[in-house]
Amino acid sequence: MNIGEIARRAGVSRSTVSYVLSGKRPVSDEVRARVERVIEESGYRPSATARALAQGSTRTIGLVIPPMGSHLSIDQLQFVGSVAEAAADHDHDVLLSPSGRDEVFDRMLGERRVEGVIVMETLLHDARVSRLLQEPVPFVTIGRTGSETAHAWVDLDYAGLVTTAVRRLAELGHRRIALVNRPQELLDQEYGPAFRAQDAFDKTVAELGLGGHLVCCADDTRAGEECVRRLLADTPELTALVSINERSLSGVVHGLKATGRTLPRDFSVVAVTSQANAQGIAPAVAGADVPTAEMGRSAVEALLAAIDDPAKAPAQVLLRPELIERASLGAAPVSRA
Amino acid sequence: MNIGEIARRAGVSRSTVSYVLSGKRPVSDEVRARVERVIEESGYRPSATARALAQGSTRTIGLVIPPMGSHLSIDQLQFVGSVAEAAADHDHDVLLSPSGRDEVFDRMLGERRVEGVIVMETLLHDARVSRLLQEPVPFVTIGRTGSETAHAWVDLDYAGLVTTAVRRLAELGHRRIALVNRPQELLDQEYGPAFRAQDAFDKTVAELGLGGHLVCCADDTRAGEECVRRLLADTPELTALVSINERSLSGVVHGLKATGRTLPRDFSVVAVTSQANAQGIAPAVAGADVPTAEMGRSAVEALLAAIDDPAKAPAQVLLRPELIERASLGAAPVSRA
DNA sequence: CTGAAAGCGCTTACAG
DNA sequence: CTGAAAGCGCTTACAG
Repeated sequence: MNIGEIARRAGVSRSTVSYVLSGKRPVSDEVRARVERVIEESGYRPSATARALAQGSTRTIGLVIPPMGSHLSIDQLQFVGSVAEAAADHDHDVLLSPSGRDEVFDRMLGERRVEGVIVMETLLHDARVSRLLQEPVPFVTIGRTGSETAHAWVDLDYAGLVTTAVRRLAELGHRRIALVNRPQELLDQEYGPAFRAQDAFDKTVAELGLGGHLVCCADDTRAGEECVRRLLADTPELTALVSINERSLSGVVHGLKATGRTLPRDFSVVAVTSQANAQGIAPAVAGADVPTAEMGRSAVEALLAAIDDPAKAPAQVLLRPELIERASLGAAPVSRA
Repeated sequence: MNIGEIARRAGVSRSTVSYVLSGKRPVSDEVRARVERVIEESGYRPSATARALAQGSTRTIGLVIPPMGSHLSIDQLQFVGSVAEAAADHDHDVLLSPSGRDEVFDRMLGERRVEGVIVMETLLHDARVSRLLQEPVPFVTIGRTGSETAHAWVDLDYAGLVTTAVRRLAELGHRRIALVNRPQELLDQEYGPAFRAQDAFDKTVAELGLGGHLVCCADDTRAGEECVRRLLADTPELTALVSINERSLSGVVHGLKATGRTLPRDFSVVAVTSQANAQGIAPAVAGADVPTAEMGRSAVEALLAAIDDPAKAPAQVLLRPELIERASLGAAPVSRA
């Protein structure tokens, strides 16, 4: 079943069928009704491939997902879903490209399967971005790169979030605070969030004259427990911590409980993580909820804007969700303050 | 830059350029070299859209991902990645369709963007599958449906895994065992894994004359803790549990520790979860590692086989990873056995 | 071994 | 308001 067959059955030309479908040209009510009936009866849908070829647009965007086996989180799958949904809202489809599979990346770009690309988990120095900067295709990164060349990005303001969290803890009387960061290897790779969180933590702690303790932690529960045990052994006076490591968070909280701390009476925890994760831990963890849906939507909209008008200044969106106070956050213990 | 321009520059016909690219017809060494040089110099890549139209094949498969905000797990993102990688190994791309977005699903199928579809998180009665059964497009479900009509699927043998786990615990002397299942709402929706695990648990426990305790648990850490507390309050003689709920697992283990149990001396835990999750908990949890990569690969291969020969009997792959003994598993405590 | 031409299924300027 | 025709960029039978 194709447009020619519909035209024949309705007794009109193929162009008329096309215009009935697209609405780009007025069609008399009578003809329109006839064509629509035939389409209805036959269940005809135009071929996306043929349309893409004729129009020169695939209405598809590429999404470069992190390589397998690396630091995948629930947030990231949520993000993938939200990109697909936001794209659907704009009548676009999403094609997946696993990072590290250069053939797929090459095919998406070289063979013009996509109109633009979203890159997840961008590093400060990112080979994929270097590659994209040489191509004519618009793209948006999740996370900023160190690239001087301006390009569109959407990022969470880790520096701002960490600063706010430390300030709030200081207001509550906490004087010795730790930062639980992502794994050391990510810092080594210059992963932006780990990098900027650490920097902001150092500065804020210094500015407020607090005792600050940095620790990197692997992305799992067990590492969270160990990390807390080590921290408390080294610095028993610690009364609060800020975590940007969502996968170790429940381990961190359990580690605190295991060493006899009751939250928030003896110890406070503030984290950057998804709302579901923060509330899925007992006690519920205060902090900034990572707005995955909003990030997905912003990225898609920034990309579509760039596709629409490549000359326009690239959108750069820095999201900074507010700090939500939940049961894990309280005043510093009087005895220790 | 298109095939005509390459042909002109190389002084050959467009068909010759096409045959140099596809290798479907012999081309003299001299002509081939000339064409290849021009292609090389110009960086020409054929348009995927034009090729798809001419060949009648998009070389793209659709992946229907679970709706957002529902029970997403790390395993599932891994699975998405492994589908993309397996597809890439067979020169196919992956188009995403968020469940619940019927327009996207309709577009994928109706507008023939994809050659076939993989459906994640299938329910026993699944609207998406009913829809697919009426379409001519091949598809593979992850998880079996209750449909009598045969279709291709890939599933984990939850029944077998639970049975094996219970038997092993019985061998080790455990007499009262609990099953920590997925949330009640999934059972109500007739989610296959939850359903079959429960059924197998009931049967095996009865067969071995053990005391069996069923409990549904929400998909988070806090729920795991509460669930264990409730279980132990009701049945203090419990010495082991089997969990198929990966997201609550660390809470379950911490709950056990919080009630004074030392694993595996006082209590044993066996779980079906990803290897990373099992090993990211202290002590490492024994059980069957969900083989996400293998499931993704099997699904892609089953789908490509169905696309290749729709008449062939659909592949039905039941995976049953072996039970791995880790630190959480041991003999029943003597005092209680 | 190579080329001229038809065809894939659409869209859209051009004409009336 | 409608149609005939060219064109999107490939592939592939047909001919030589």
